[in-house]
Formats: sequence, structure tokens, C-alpha cells
Amino acid sequence: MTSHLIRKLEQFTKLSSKDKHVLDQVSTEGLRQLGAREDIIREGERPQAVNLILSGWACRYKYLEDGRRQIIAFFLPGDLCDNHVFVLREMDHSIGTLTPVTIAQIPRQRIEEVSLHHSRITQALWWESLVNMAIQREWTVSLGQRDASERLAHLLCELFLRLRGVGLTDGDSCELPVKQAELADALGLSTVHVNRTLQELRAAKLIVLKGKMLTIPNLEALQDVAQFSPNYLHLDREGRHLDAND
Amino acid sequence: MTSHLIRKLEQFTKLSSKDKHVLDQVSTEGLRQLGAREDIIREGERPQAVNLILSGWACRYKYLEDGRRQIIAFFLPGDLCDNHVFVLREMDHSIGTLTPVTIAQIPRQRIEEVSLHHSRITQALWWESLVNMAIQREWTVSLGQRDASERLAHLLCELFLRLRGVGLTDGDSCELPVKQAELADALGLSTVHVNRTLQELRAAKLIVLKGKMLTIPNLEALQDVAQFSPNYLHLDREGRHLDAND
DNA sequence: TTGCTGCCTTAACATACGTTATTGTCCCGT
DNA sequence: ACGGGACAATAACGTATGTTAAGGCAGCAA
Repeated sequence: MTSHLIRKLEQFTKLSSKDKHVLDQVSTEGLRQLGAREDIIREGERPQAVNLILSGWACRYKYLEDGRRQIIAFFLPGDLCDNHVFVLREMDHSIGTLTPVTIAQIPRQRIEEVSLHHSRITQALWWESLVNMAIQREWTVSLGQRDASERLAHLLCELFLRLRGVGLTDGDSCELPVKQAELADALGLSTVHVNRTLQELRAAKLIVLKGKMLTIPNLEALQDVAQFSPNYLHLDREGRHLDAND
Repeated sequence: MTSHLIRKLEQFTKLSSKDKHVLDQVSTEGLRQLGAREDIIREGERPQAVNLILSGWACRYKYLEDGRRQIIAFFLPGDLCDNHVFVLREMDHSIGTLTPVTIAQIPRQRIEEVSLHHSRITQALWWESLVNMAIQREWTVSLGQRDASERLAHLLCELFLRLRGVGLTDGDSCELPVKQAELADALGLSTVHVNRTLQELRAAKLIVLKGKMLTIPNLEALQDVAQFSPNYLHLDREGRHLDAND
């Protein structure tokens, strides 16, 4: 079940079987199960461990005093919530589930141990951190410059590619287990306008969305309307990383 | 002249004189001077070094194909542009100056050397990375949920506090050496609307802005209109960090 | 079956913000 | 002292998106 994390990291670098074993190990300890719409950790609390999502979807979010909410990031299976957070004294935002979720809570000490002895994993975790930062930056670009349909299309492309990276797509389809209200909170739009925009993408045959199942019949076309360029996901593995002994 | 970086890091932890010496050292090598509105590094290029801003303002930005531009982050004196970028093969965005700038280019090897031998610096650099990520998240919140005046007020609060953290404020004033067009690109607004919104804040006596000089007569009041909470800057230094030998 | 309840859909209307355009002001070079 | 260029300030008008409200459909409990 770490397989998602391993699969993700192997987009960046080849891991030795020892590396994989360590990762498997880490993700069987400290298991925690949550239902849908529960908080994993809340703003103001002290971060104790790094949370690894084994299954289900979660999100980072923040409320303003008057109740407006922004979803700041989506967490998918294989995602780590904030490597090294424990440097900070308290959380400045909350993390909550969107669906039922299983996580592995990796204690600080365990992380330090691993990064001391497994430089390839350390390197790969750096890569995953940097990609997450790039995703956050791209959200800034979307919210600042893209209009509703571009923004929605962009998000769907991002999620699809991230899911494909951990083996959770099936051809041109994947699950999208979130409500329109949650999409709205992530996109900085109203639910009404998210609905309108979904209809628009449907009418243009760019997406098929029935229940929780999303199909993107022509990914290139969807990328085009979003001005989506996958470079920021840094999925190009280089030759220089292929020398692990397996 | 590293003093800005040192001063910033000391908001998080006390540094030994040895630590400070190392940081001073690092920031006198690889100096580079740039004029206003020049690029430090461009999207697509391979990152070679970590850039430390010694003086002047810069920004991270990204253009869409059709010419829209989003400023993703501001860099102030004492800021490091992307510790560990060199894990990635190419830049997914550009970094450019807003004013004349002096930077120190710190080669990869130097960073690794320092973080190997000076754990307190390593720790402090982690803190600075995490704060930068928090700032990026807060921009997501602003762009997604805050209206024009809240957004502008929030940005001004952020910049003022960051400048204060590196000793670049004078009472309730600081420099704001950016054009309204640049504020617009950062805030996801048009220049016309930025202008309107500045007038609004001026009329409400929340800011005084003459030339490149910003004064915030009542920081609390400005924070209130922005729903600004400084917790995300993580400026609360803890007792546990006070044990360095100086 | 019935009737909730949660979510999606659609419509009519309101508004914050964008666009285009003009004028004003300061600074700098000659 | 003059003219040009860059930037700031305003005005008139257009539009993307928000708000409020109502109806529809599926799933679930009794």
C-alpha cells in the first residue's frame, strides 16, 4: 500500500529494493483511519508527525474569520503532508479529509533516521517537496490570471496527471470524489459558477463527469483550454538517476 | 551585508558566532549585480545555484502564452531563492528583479557543505523554507477569497512585517519600490483597480503612500481590514532554540 | 411506499472588477 | 527651459462572476 508513494517517487528516480523496503516499512506503522470530512490536524495544533496518505483524498484548507474557506491543496494517495513541518511550533492551517482516508503517521525521528541512511530517498523526498511547491505556485497563477473555465480545466488536468503518476487512472478516466462545493472552495469560485463551468466543459465535450467518475476523452484539448503545461510537475526522469542497484 | 539573512534567521533561532561567520562567508562569494527589470534566471533554464538577495527587490513570475503575467512571490533582502532547486532539471518559472539588485550565488556544493557541518543553520534554513511555503499558501487564500482591498491590505501587511524582520523599516514606514502594474500582477487585479483600491485605503487613512515610501499609521487597523493574522509567518521564537553558545 | 436530506441544476438579478481611453504629473536628458 | 517618456489618476462603460432562490433527482431510513 505504500505502492503509491513508491510509484510516485520512481517517476523521479529509480529506487533500490532496500529503499523500497524501507518505505514499505514506514507506511505500515502508525496507521490511522478517518471518515469523510474529518480533520487530520487543525490550525493552531503542534505538528507531531508527517502524514502519508495511503488511500483516500484529503485537503489543506483555511477559514477566514467570516466563514469563507479556501482549499489550498489536494492530497492524493501517495502524498506526504509536509515533510519537516515539525520545525514549526504550530500549524497555520488545517488538513481534513474529503473521503474516508487511511494515513500512516511517521514520527519525526523516523524521518530523520531514513534521510540519514538513505540518500536516494532523501533526494526523492526533496523532489516531491519541490513539486508540491511548484503545484502551489501554479495555483497562484490560476487564481490570479485564469478565468473560471481555464482554472477548472487546469485543476482537472493536474489531478488527472497526479493520479496517473500513482497508478490511479484507468485509461482516460479517474475518480473525482469531491463535491462541487469543494471544487468551488479550491478554485475561488461560487458553487453556482462551478456548476455553470462544468456544464460548459461538458457541452464542449472536454470532460464527461458522471457521479464521482471523471473521463477526459481528449487530454490535449483540455490542456489547451487551460493553457496547461505539465513542466511544473517535473515528471522528466533523467539518465543520471538510473544507476541504483536493484 | 548578509546581516539581513542573519537577522531574519535569528527570528527563529539564536545563531552562534561561528554560524554567523559561515553565513557572512557564503554571502561574499559569487556576487552578481543586476539592474532593475532584469532576469536572474528564466523558465526552462537549469538551476545552478541558490541565489541570496543581498539588496533590492526581486520576484518570481510566470507568463501565460497570451501574455498575462502573474507575480508569484516577492523576494526581499535576506531572502533565498529556492534552497535545493538544483534537484530539479529545469526552472518552471522565472525570477526577475524589480529594482537594482545584488545577489550572492551559492553553488550547490557550498550549500551541502554548510548543511552537513552546521545543523543549526540547516534547521534555520528549513524554517525559512517552511515560512516561504506558508506565504505562498496565504497568497492562495488571498487570491481565492479576499476582495481587492483585503488583498492589497494583506500584501502590504506581509511586506511590512517581512521588511521589519530584516531591519528595513523605519518606525511605521518602509520602502515600496514597485509600480502599481507590478502590484496588479501580484494581486491578480488590473492596474486601474489597484489604483482605485489604493485610493480607497488612502481615503480610509489606512496607508500613506508617496513615491516609493509607504507608511502604515495603524498597523492593527490595516490588519483588520485584511483579516491578516501573522501566525503564518511563524515569528514566535521558542525557548528551546536559545541554547547556542555565542 | 413515503418522505427526508444532500447534492446538483437552472434562472434572474446584483456587483466587483476589467477595459479602453484621456488627462495629469513628475522626472530626466538635452 | 523644454520636450518626451514613464507612471499615476479618473471616468465611462462592459462583463465575468456572485447571490438568492427555487426545483429536481438520487439515496436512504422507517
